[in-house]
Amino acid sequence: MAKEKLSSESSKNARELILETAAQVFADKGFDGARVDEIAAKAGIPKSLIYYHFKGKDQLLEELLEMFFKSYRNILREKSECGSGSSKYNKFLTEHSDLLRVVMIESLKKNTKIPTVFRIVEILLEFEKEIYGETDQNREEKHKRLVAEFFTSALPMAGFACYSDAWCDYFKVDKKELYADFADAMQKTHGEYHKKQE
Amino acid sequence: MAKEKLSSESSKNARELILETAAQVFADKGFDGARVDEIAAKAGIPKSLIYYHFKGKDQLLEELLEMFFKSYRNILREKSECGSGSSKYNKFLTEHSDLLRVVMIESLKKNTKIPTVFRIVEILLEFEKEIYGETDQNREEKHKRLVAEFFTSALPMAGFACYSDAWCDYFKVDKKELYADFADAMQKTHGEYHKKQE
Amino acid sequence: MAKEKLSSESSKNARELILETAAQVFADKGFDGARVDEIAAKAGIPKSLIYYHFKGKDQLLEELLEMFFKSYRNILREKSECGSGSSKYNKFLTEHSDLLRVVMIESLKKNTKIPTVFRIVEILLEFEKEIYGETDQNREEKHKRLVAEFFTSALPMAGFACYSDAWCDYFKVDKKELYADFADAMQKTHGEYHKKQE
Amino acid sequence: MAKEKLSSESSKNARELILETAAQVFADKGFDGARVDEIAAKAGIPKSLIYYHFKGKDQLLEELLEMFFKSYRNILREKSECGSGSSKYNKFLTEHSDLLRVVMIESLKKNTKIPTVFRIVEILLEFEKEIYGETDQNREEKHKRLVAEFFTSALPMAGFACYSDAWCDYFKVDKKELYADFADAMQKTHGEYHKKQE
DNA sequence: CATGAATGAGTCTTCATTCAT
DNA sequence: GATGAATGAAGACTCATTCAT
Repeated sequence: MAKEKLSSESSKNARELILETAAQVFADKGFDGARVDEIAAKAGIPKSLIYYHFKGKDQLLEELLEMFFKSYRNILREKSECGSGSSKYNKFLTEHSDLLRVVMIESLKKNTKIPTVFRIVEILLEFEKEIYGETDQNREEKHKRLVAEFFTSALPMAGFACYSDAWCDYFKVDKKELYADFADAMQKTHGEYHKKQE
Repeated sequence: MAKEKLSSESSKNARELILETAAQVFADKGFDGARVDEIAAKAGIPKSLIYYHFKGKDQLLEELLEMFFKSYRNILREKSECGSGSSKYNKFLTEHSDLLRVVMIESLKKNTKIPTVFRIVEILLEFEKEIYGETDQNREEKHKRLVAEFFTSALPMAGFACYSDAWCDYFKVDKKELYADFADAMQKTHGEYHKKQE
Repeated sequence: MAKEKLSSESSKNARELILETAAQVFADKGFDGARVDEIAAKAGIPKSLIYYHFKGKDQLLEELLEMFFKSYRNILREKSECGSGSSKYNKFLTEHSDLLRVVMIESLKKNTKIPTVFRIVEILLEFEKEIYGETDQNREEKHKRLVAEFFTSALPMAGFACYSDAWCDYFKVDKKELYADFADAMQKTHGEYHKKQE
Repeated sequence: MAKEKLSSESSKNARELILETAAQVFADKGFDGARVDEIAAKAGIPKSLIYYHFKGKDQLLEELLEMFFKSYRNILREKSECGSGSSKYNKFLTEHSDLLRVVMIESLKKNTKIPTVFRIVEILLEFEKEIYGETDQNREEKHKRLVAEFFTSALPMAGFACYSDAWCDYFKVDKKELYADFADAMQKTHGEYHKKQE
C-alpha cells in the first residue's frame, strides 16, 4: 500500500514527497506525536532517506512552516493586488489546513516563547494598507485593528479550516450548509466591524 | 527547588498535586510532548507515585479534561442563572487557560475523530434557552446559531485566553490595553450579531 | 550465559556491575568501538538499566576514569608512605590494566586537547617529594625529572601492563620470564637513572 | 574550505589524497571514532569516491598500516646502513606520528589478538645484527634484548612522538626544551643500558 | 572515471509502565 | 501508602556501503 505511493509519485523528488508526507503526519498526530518511522512508511521510503535529505525531525517542521508562511504571504499579496475576496483566502486555508493545524498546535504550547501564529499577524501588518486603505492612524488605532483582525477574523477562519470536516461529521450537516452558515456568521460579525470602520 | 512544592502543598493530597502539575506540563509541551518524569519532578514526587494514583498518562489527561468540562458547564450555569456577563466567562477561560490549551491542542489533531472542543458546543447547546431565550426555531436556525456562537465567539475568546500573554510580550502592549481592544472588537463583531438576532 | 552473571553477581549493586563490565568492554574495543548493547549483554542486564544509572555512554567513561585516577593516587600515596617498592605499583597497573588501556587509547587521539595520561604526570608531581626526597630544584630540573619519569618509567610500565599478556602469547614466552626480563631492563635503564641522580 | 584542498592538491591523485586524509582523521579520532563522511569532507571529495578507490574503511586502515611499516623498515635499514643516529629515527616517528598513533591505539585494544605494535618488534628483530652486531646469543638473551629494546626504547620514543605536542601545550614548555630533556633521559636510561651490554 | 541518491543494519537514548519491598 | 529500581518497546538518528547513471 505504501509502495504505491512511491511508484505513483516517484516523479516528484524524494525531498518534496517527504515534506508532503510529514505535513500530513504532523497534522494527524501533532509534531510530538508524529513518528519519523510513520512518515517514512507513509511515503514508502526508508527512514534513512529522510535523514539524508533533512537534518532531523525538527528541520522537517521548520521547512514546512517556512513554506506555509511564504505561501500565506503570497495569497495575501494576490488578494490585495487583484482585490479577490475572502473566498480565495478561505480556499487557501482549507487547502493548507494541514500546515495550519501544525502552526496552531505548536503555537498553543505555553512554553513557545513566540507563538508561530503571530507570524500571521506580522504578515497581516505588512499588508495593512491593502486591507485598510491608506491610513495614518496612530499606534493605538493600529493595535486595535490588529487585535480585531486576528481574534475575530483570522482565528475564526483558521478554526473553520481546521474544524469544518469534523463539524460536518459530528453534527451531520452538509459541507455547503456549514460553509453558508459560517460565511453568514462572519458577515454579521467581522463584516459588520469593517462596515463600521468606514 | 521542586521539593518546596511538596512541603508547601503537602496539605493538598498528592492526587490533586499531580493533576495540577500535569495540567501545567501538558499546557507547556502538549500531551505528547509532556513526560511523566517531568510531571513527577515538577511536583517533587517520585514518578511511581503517579502510577500509584493513576492508571497512566492517559488517565491524567482524561481526568483533567473531565474536570475542565465540568467547571465549564458550571460557569455557563452560573452565567445563565445570575445573568453575569461575559467578563466572568472570560475570567474563567483565563484561569483555566492551561486546560483550555490542552483541549485545543488535542482537538486540532486531524486523527481525532471527535475534537474535544465540540464538547464546548454540546454544552453551549444545553444552555441554549438561557443564552437565546425561549426559541422554537428549527434545526437550521439552531445550527446557524451554533456555528456563529462557536466560531465567532467561543473560538476568539478561547484564543484570547491562550494567546493574550504572549501577545502582550510580543507586541509590547499592556494587558489592560489588549483586553480593552479585544472586548471592543468582540462587541463590534459578535455583540453586533446578537443585537441583530433580536 | 549472560544470565549467569546476573545471578552470580547480583549481590553487588547494578551500578558497580555496569561500571565493571563497561571497563572490560572499553578495554576490549576502545570507547568508540564499544557498544552499549554489548555492555548490557555482558552484564546480563537490560540496556535501559544502564541509562537508569548513568546519563549515557560518556558518563560511563568519565566515572571509570575518575575511579582509575583516584586509585592511582592512592597507590602512589601508599607507596610513598610505606615505602613499598615498585612491585606494588606494577601490581596495581596490571590489576587495573583495563582502565589503563582506556586511558591510553583515549589519550592517543590527537583531537584530545589534554591527553588524560597527563593526569598521571600531575599526580606524579603531587608526590614529588616522596619520590625524589626534599628537593629545592628549579623549574628546569623539575621538568627534566618529570620527563624522565613519564617517558622512561611510567610509559614503559604502562606498556608492560597492557602488552605483557599479548607478548607472552605472541613470542611464546612464560609470564615469569617476561616479567624478569622487563624488570631487568627497567633496572638497567630507569634504575640506572635514579642511581645517577644521587 | 575543504574545497581548497581539492584544487591545491588535485595534482596528486585522489587515492593518495584519501589515504592522507584518512590518516589524519584516524589519528584525530581513532579508527572507530573516524567517519568515512568526515574523511570525504576533509578531503573535499564525494564519499562515493572513497568507495571507488577502496574496498571500504578497513582497507584504508590496512593500506595505511602497510605503508607505515614499510617506511619503518626503510628507516631502520637506512639507520643500520649509514649508521645515522637515533635523531633520524626520532624524526621519522615525529613525521609519521599520525600513523604511529593509529598503530598504538589499535594495539591497545585487548581484543586484538596480535597487537600491531609487535610488528615493530618483528622488524627490530630483522635488524638485530645491525643493531647489536654479530651475536650468537641464545634465545633467552635475544628475548632479553628485545624486551629492553621494545619497552625501554621503542615505547618511550613512540610516546614522545605522540605526546610531545600536547606536553608542550599543557606544561608550557618549549619544544626544544622538551626534546633536550627527553634525549637526556633516554641517554641516561636506555643509553646506559647499551653501554652496559658492551 | 565519478557521484548524488539511496539504504539497511545498527546504535544510542527515551519513556511509559511495572515490580519488589 | 509509597518508592527506588528495573524494563521492554519503541524512538530518533548514524553510518558504512551500494546503486544508477
